[in-house]
Amino acid sequence: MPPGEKIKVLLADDQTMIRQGFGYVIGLQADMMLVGEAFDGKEAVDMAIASQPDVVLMDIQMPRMTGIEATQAIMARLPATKIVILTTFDDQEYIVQGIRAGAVGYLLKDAEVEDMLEAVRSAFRGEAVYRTGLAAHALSKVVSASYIAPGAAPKPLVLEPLTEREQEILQEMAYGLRNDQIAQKLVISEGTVKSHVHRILQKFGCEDRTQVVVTALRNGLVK
Amino acid sequence: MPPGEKIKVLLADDQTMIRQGFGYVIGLQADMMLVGEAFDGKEAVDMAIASQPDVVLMDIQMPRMTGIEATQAIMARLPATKIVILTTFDDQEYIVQGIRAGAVGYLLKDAEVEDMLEAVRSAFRGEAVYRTGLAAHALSKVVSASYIAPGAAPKPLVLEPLTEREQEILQEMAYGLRNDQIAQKLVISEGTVKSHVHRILQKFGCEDRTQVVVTALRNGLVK
DNA sequence: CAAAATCTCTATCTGCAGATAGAGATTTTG
DNA sequence: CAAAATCTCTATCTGCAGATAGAGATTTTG
Repeated sequence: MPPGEKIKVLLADDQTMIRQGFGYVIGLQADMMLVGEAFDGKEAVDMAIASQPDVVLMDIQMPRMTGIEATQAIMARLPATKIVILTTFDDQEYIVQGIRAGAVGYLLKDAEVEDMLEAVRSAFRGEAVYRTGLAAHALSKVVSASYIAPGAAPKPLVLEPLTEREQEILQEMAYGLRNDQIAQKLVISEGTVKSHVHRILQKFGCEDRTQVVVTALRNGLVK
Repeated sequence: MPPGEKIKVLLADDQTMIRQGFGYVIGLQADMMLVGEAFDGKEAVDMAIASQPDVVLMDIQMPRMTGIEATQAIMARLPATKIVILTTFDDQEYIVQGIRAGAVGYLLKDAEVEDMLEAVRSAFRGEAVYRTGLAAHALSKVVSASYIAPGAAPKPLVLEPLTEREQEILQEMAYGLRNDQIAQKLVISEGTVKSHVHRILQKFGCEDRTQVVVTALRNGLVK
């Protein structure tokens, strides 16, 4: 990547630790530059408009204006901005809201640094980011486990976003329901459930529902 | 249960909150009596020998002597004692050690009071206790979900203990492996894997591997 | 040491899961 | 408003999962 084409990253988080930690690492990257550090949602919006970042790492819980609101505000003005929600294990309920507000995905705050960096690059490339920190280790096992074939590279942990219906069906799968039970519960045909399940498997890059459910549970994508 | 045949319970935990909370409730039960409250492992052993409890609720993280060591010491002297490990979400790695040391199962500290009481009664009846607090809610969904049939009572969350091999296979299942992959990994035949899986399904009272894996993950029975 | 538990294996059978290949209806988005 | 995405459905086919019923070998336990 030639100079001058660095990925412009804005970091919005009220925790100094996170800002300094992630911010420092971003500054070290050859292909990234930190264009601002905001400590609340309001400031994040102002800085985004001023610096026009490619990617924003956006905390949810912030003073004055939440990350959700800031995401909406930024998307309204700068729709090309890729916003990645930063969450803790506890506020996963806001992830859906964040994505509805226009975020491309989320990242757990205890993510490994390399995960964070790859999330930024994925977001920049226009891919959705559903990547965790906590479960990254467990997940890499699942992934490698399902790809024992020699030479197979570990699959990137990036998903196409699920549609609402797919999310619903994924949740039922994670309750241990069979396809026919899901069909009954959602009042659709079993064939339709199979269609959705098929798409979900594809998006997860998994071979069967057990792998999907494991991945979803370990990544907090379902209750 | 006639008077004089109350379940004698010993409570060992260094947290006063837990001792007082659980201890108080145990004292209220018609079929239980609290024969002691220990605040560390050493005291737990001494009090167990003195009061010969039927059931011990044993914390893992305690001063002077850990719950694991105390469990071993008590089992060596009073092998009929039923010891239930008390854990937090964080020290689940010790559960296996506790069970190897002779505990009949475990209970998460944030368990509902009724769960705790039923754990004590289950343990007293000689049943293994693999019951959580945290995941009880999610699990009850799984259980009820797999038992939509009208009139079906929700299954008690008590498992026969898994053998070592079954635990190993459960772990592989939770990594998303198919039966033939597990067979390859453990160097046994696929048929043998199916035998173990069948037993695991029976012990969990589940209908398929997805339900088992969901239950195991939500209850911290696997990594 | 004998009994019980555990681990292993074989073999057959049914059924659900998932792949594949559309295609129409509805909703969302530019 | 037109295009794209989403949700729904049908239908067929293969294969793995799991049930069932043993049974021998080994290890653990009283």
